[in-house]
Amino acid sequence: MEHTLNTNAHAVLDVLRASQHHPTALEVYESVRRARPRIGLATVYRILHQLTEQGLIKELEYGSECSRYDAHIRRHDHAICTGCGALLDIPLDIQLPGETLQAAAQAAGIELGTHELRIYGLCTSCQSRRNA
Amino acid sequence: MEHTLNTNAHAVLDVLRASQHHPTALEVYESVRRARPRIGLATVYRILHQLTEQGLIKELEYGSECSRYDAHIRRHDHAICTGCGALLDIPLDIQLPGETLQAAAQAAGIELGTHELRIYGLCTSCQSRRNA
DNA sequence: ATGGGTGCAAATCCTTTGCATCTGC
DNA sequence: GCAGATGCAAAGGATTTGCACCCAT
Repeated sequence: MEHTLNTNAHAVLDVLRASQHHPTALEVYESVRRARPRIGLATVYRILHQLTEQGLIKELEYGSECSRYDAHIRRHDHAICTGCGALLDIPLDIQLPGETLQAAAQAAGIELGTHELRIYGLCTSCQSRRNA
Repeated sequence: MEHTLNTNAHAVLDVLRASQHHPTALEVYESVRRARPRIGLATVYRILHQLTEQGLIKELEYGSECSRYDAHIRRHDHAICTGCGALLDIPLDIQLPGETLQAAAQAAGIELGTHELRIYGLCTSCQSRRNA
């Protein structure tokens, strides 16, 4: 499927795959402009949606601010810094018992799909800032 | 502390406490106008922030849409419908092993605060819509 | 020539802010 | 009379949309 992506979409995907963090649409736009200087921000948004629908990337939503995008699509969990808002991957495969998830889904009345654990706390820089 | 809230703030809190779902700021505004017809939307936003800071309510952020507010502040988890976006409480106290949470926090490099489990799937109405 | 993809600018949505007014003390 | 709270309107930031244009087929 991926070979159906056009040049702009490829460039966006490359940027996301090369990125170590989770860039916002604007950050993607700024990066991708190095490869495709004439691309517009609206196109970046259109491509990000398209890639999300195709399951090639994930849109991460947290905080009321802007979305961030992630080419790392295996299920994983996130840590969110309550000081600076940083969104960090948890590089650990956290296995929750299937029956717990099922019970939760049933209690809420939904058909279980995927899940995500979010842990909140202070990142190391915010910890030092606090102690300073 | 709660007796320090003024009339408008009380009215907002009452609306949230009476609500069975998680209203948006606009929905709170529309409800609270029954009790306080002259209140403005900006004031509702200001009060929602104030109540959040005081820990009397929680701001729920999911999706790229608007925030929703919840007077149910005991730690709890959420189910999110991938069909219609509904945000539902999981009426179940899901206990995750402290050591799992600690390990996750440590792996991500944050100091563990709170956590939230989110499960995604189709709510019952979206299930019937799909089967229809 | 035709249709999808694109850039640009305008529009939209949610939220915040500036400011003059009002309120309770 | 003052400090804080408020309403209103305007500003703000992220995202989407309208539309004319362009390109490959």
